[in-house]
Amino acid sequence: MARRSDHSREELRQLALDAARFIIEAQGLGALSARKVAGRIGYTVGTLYRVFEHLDDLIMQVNARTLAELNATLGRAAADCRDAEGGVRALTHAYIDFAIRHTPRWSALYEHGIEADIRLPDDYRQQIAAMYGRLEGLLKTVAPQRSPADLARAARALWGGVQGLCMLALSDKLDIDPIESLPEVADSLVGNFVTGLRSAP
Amino acid sequence: MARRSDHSREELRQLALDAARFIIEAQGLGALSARKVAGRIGYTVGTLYRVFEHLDDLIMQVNARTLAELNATLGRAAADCRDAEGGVRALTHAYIDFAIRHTPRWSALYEHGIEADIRLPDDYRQQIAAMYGRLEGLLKTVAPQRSPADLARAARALWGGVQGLCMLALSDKLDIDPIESLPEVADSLVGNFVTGLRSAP
DNA sequence: CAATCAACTGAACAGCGTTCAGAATAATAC
DNA sequence: GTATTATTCTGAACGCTGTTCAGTTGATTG
Repeated sequence: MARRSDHSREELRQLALDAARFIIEAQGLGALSARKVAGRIGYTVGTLYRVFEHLDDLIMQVNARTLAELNATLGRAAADCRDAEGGVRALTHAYIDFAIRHTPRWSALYEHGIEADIRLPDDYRQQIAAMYGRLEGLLKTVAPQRSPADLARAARALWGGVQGLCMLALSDKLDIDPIESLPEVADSLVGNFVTGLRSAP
Repeated sequence: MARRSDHSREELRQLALDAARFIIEAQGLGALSARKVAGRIGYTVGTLYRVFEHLDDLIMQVNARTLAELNATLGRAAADCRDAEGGVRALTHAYIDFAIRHTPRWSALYEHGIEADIRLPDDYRQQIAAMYGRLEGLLKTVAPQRSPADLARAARALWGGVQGLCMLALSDKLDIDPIESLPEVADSLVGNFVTGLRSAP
């Protein structure tokens, strides 16, 4: 029963991405399989491979969506803040909150392709750049005496730091109770870092 | 040809761990399989399962070894340093160096079991605790006015930060040239953080 | 209505983790 | 020295995986 026009290719793509998102959120990236995704949207594996080149493509696209969602969340968090340091803290807490509430999907961002020499898609890179851009803006307000190069480094340092903290905490490698202490530890990171950044260049 | 005493169980374990280490280092964690490990040491899969409960066990034990090696490297790096802040920097650079030179094995530390509720083995936890302990000691010298709880948080914050930086950089998500800029970005993290930590409690 | 074309299926392939009956060998008993 | 027991080890089997592709099916065109 070849249902040629039940769904356009784009609709199919969206259906598959929704299904994959659901499976990852419910059972983790490890439980994702082409057959499960296909079955969930009422098609068979072969069809999936007309829409995605590999399963890695599909995962990448789910990740790009997750990143966009995360970015939007961070945007909202940064919106209602008076001072810049508060903004940085708000970003951090929003990130941690997202990682805790959507752990499987969040960790899929990092579990996948850590060492494969896969070139990241452009929208993926744009999402990443947007994050750094936002953070750089806040840090510039915090420490206006710093050079742009300094601020770029600082944004990456801080963001990598927060991400690493979440990762260690949620895989139980921080040697502390993850959920409870994570915000405190993150505050230590952000607080000390921002203080340091404000000091003489 | 059941070669009952060609190798003791412990010898078999070591052989398998060596083989697994080799495969991971050469082709990454994703390329590891029970059959490959078994083949490489001249046995068949079944035998492997008399020595390891799951393949996850094997990976965990490879990781524990990697962690021990990393720890030893860090110990050597921290040894020849006059001031404490230099020690922290040396630790950081040694960590980064290890991550770059042994990327597949290093990333296996984090690729594996990020969200499985696997209880980490005791020696694994001890290695982690040792790392934090060393760092706490240095930070105490840097900022003696800080409370032990503060220093514990700070050690975890900084270490998580460095790890996150390496992870983002080596998976090309730092939005900069990874290998070249990584030490600079890490210096930004450590420098600013330490400066902040030294400020009034 | 017939021919064409694209969508879709589902079987196939090689490989995966894991299990376990049975073969092979070592250790022990007589 | 042989028989018995205990252990090690094999290799086939199970159900799963990503991926491919010949062949079927439905829609579109002439």
